[in-house]
Amino acid sequence: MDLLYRFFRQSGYDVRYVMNITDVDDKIIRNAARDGVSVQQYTAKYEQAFLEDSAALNIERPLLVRATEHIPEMAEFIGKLVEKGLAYRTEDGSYYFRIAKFPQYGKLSKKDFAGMEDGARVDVDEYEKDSARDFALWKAPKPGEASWETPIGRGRPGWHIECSVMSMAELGPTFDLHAGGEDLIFPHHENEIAQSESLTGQPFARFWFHARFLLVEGEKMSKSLGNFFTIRDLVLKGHKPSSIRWLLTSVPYRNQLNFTFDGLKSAASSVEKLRNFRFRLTSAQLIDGANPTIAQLATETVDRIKGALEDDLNTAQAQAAVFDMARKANAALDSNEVRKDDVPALLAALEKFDEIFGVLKDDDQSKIKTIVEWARTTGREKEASPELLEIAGSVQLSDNQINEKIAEMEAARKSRNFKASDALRAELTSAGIVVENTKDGVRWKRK
RNA sequence: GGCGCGGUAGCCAAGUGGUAAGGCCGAGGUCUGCAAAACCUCUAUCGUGAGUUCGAUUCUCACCCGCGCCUCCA
Repeated sequence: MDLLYRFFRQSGYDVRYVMNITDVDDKIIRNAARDGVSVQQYTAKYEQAFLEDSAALNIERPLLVRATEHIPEMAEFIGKLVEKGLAYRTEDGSYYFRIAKFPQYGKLSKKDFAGMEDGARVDVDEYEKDSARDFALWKAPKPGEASWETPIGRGRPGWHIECSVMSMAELGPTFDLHAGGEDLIFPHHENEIAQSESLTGQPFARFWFHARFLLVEGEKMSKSLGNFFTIRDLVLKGHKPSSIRWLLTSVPYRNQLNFTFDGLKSAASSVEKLRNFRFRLTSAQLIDGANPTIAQLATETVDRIKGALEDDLNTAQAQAAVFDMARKANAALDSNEVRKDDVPALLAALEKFDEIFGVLKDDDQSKIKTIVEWARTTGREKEASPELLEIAGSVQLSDNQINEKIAEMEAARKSRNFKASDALRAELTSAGIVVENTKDGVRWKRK
């Protein structure tokens, strides 16, 4: 979704990007009670972790809205539904949406409920609902659990109501695009549509964007299988945030991505290749002038990337376009066909690509440091891989110090004192610095 | 059982009615004091069977395998 957002913005749209945070539900209430903290304290911790992981992945921050900050509007919304006869109150003070009043129910998930008998599988009596499919808008308070006092009574919101209320508050009764995971299509989004459209009489979201779930090592991700990882888990294992981001974005959103550790390594190499290319462009010593073939390559690539993303956000093809450019341009650099004036166009094409994919500029170091710091404060430092600690700790060398070392190394190489130069190279390597000797001279980068 | 998605080289993964992008890994080569980077070459009868078609990986049907949803878990 971050890519979609970035792509819309790059295409010239003024995007208002809102993300709902569910900070109250049965599970949260239960767990908060278990931990002896308030709902707010409990959710704040997870929201913080979520935002940190998002930041590590270079995900741009949307406008965040929280369910608990919109309780009065929810009550108002439910009140209106009741007035219109679209919802009803049960004896215990809960409110339910009357699905029978929304004939189009099931249109998003393409489910046909016409032939389904109430009570066939679900116990209708359990919650005094009129129909088994009616869903909760508002739940009556239970002793000792968090609840809010509102005009429709005391209680707490059901799951679906928050999304309708918040999106309408921020975006109006009809908005352009609603995104989410494929698992939310039914019932969550279906219910959002039902309660929203039956109230306003207007379309809720014009388009829906559902991303498929990923597989981890070919299996469904789950805690019980032991293949459930957070971003910080992966980083602690030694994977760069950019590798994770690359892997996640390398498969178009409609397809099921198989997230594997081999894949992460592969992604790291891919990113590295593009970073090397960018580095080479910025440091190459070139002859003045321009080569129309190269200029055309840059233009073609920009067009291909745009075309791929416009085609249902085909990220795989956009990436292929950039690799094609890198390969051709690298070959041209090898054969001295690139001129000085060609470089800006090539860099601009890369830049445009990276505005969407967001993996090239950052060297991951600051993000890794943040996570290592976090691990230190939470006692998880021992989980960190040695390479990681090295990266996190490798900032002691300043650019000047590095340049001095390299100058020394070059002097040693000139006098063919290879033992000395190798020692210096090893020293820099262990500090996370890679030194390359090219025909254009020496250059270095942080690994 | 119902609805939906997918099975493409060692791995990941696009795509098209006219014999298949890209990446990773591997092998060989060029360059190089070493290393790194880069480039070149090599590796796929597109799950199985049948049908439609001049021609199918691409359309249809059947089958096998994997995945998701069908539950007040968000």
